[in-house]
Amino acid sequence: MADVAERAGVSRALVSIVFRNQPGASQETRERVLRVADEIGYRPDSAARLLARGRSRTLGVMFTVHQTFHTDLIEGIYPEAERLGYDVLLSAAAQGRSEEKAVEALLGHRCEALILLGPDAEPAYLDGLGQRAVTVSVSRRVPRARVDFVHSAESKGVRQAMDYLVELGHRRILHIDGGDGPGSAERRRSYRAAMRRRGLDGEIRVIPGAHTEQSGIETGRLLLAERERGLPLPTAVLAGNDRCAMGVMMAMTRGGIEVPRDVSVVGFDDSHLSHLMPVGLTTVRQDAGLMAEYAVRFAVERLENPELAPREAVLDPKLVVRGTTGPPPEGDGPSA
Amino acid sequence: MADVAERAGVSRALVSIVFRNQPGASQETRERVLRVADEIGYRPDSAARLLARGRSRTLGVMFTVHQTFHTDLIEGIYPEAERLGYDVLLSAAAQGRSEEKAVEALLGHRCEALILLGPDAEPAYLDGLGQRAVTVSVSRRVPRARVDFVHSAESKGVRQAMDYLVELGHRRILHIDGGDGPGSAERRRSYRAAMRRRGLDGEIRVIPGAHTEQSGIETGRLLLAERERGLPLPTAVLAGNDRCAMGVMMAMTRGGIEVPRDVSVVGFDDSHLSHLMPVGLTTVRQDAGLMAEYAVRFAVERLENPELAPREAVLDPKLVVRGTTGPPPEGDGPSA
DNA sequence: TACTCGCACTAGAGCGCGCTAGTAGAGCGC
DNA sequence: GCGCTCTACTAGCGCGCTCTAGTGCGAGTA
Repeated sequence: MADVAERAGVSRALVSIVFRNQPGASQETRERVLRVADEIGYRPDSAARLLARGRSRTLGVMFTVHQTFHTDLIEGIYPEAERLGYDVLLSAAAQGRSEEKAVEALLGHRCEALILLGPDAEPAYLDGLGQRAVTVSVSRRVPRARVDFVHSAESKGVRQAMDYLVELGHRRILHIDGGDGPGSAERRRSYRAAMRRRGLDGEIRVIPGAHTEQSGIETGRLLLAERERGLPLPTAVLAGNDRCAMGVMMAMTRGGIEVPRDVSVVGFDDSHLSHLMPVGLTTVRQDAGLMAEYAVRFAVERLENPELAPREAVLDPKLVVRGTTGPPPEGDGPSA
Repeated sequence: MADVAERAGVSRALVSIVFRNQPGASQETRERVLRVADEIGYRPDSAARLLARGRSRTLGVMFTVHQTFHTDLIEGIYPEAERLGYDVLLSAAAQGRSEEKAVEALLGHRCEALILLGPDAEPAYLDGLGQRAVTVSVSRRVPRARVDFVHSAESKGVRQAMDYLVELGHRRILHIDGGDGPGSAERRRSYRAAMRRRGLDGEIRVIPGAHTEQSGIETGRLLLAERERGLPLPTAVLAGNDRCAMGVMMAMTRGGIEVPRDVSVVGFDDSHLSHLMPVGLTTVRQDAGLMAEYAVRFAVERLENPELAPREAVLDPKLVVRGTTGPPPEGDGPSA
């Protein structure tokens, strides 16, 4: 920077003004400074800038590698952040890299706000984060924490899916839940409520699971084993999310169960994965772009007005019917 | 930091020593400093640290959102970087966010090295990056650039897949290429060579594509249209990568073509996606963990010894046979 | 002429650390 | 007693930038 200043025959302060696009420099000088900078390959050092400014204007995004829905969200976060003049830093949680580690990294880089995609951490920890930085939780609700919250109206989505299945004639509808994954508790509750509302109390069955393919695969194997022992299959499976739906389909198909002929499968998320199955996955769509937009806006608005109380955005999901659902097999219909 | 020093009754320098885990402080003092820091919630500011140290010890990773293989790589990058004492910053290219933008962000944060996952940029640009920072390109080879390079022996992988298909009896083997995506040129060449070697010159057919599901879907539609017009289907498809394989399977299955009964499909990558299909995808496995390890090691070693010439690691891929391949349909076999 | 005002620009402190050069004191041999 | 070394610690500069409080100057006004 000093080099640029010297070569352009101005002070360092003026170079700073030019690079920050602030008033206080003539057009002529601006051009000269920029030209010189370009010549010697100068670019502002964001670390020093950050240090001096006291503000980083950086949003930290924590996501989980392999959660396809998260990449959908990330794609939406960048443009909105850029529009509002913020930088984005990504940090992934993965096998061997805990969420906390990922978050610490973001905090260490002085992110002003944290956007956590489907955090699995405990409410107390999240509340603690909320004290230290503006925090937005996407998909996971954290009651009584100083944290903004963006999610879908899980219950509405589940209800749509259940109504659709029941009207197709399904009665033995199984739910693989997402364990303590984001949104799972609500989805589980809504499944139970829908079953009861339809007078299917006796058919309620929840298999503990997770938001992974593995969990779907395990459930699929369980069902195959049950069939061996002569137990009836469910006619429909409501999976905790798309990945889980994939897993259960894979296991069942390998065991000779055909989807949707023998069993219908419904996912949740509408991650880009769902379009890609040879037979598109029927699923409950969450609008990733819109969720991302809300998350960024919540963060930025709280940053620029710290008095603001944490807010909550609840978006309406929508059932998308594709190829993995159909009427139940003969003899398993409503007439049975 | 000054607060910590004061409260612990030591100088700032000593706090610095403790946090850098350097010799020069007694055990007793260390504990006291750490305890005090914990109490008042102090954490070192990586921006200031970076600025003072002159070195950031940070690796910047550029990846493409939705490229499932990239997330496999990222998962491998973190532990290796941590082991070597380096920080990792992620920056995604996406719809509306070019690779260059993603890279500039990393550079602006003073990443010392860039690890580019399957960059699509031009060789000249990459060479330019190579001058500015230690750069490692994963999957894409950049001849005559000051860039390290980690990739698979594409030709070996393609050869294995082709040998396997031909031995199953396939002759009409179609290749959907990856356009100018990483590794595509070599895969295309190897496909052609393998066909010729097997005396199948007349059957060579390359459909221009890309490393996306969309490209597979389009090819699938093309094939369906051809079948309408009475043209024979290929008996096997060698896709540019797993995502493309997914796409072509999806389109064909919807059009009533069954995999592998009517057409066999082989992918490339063995991204975690491939296990998840109801019928596992036969594919050429690239060892993401090992590739990640090499990429990080190359970067760090060049960082610590700048004299080092750029190197190249070529890893052996391996055909993984799953459920999407089988013998060609009756009448299309070798006897035909 | 004397003044105010606005514009283009500058001096210099300070952001939170790392690091070099140094000091104080304890322990040791002679 | 002296000088020596070793450990535990400190003072203070500098990293590359931003920002506040200025300076100097020409144009406009009384």
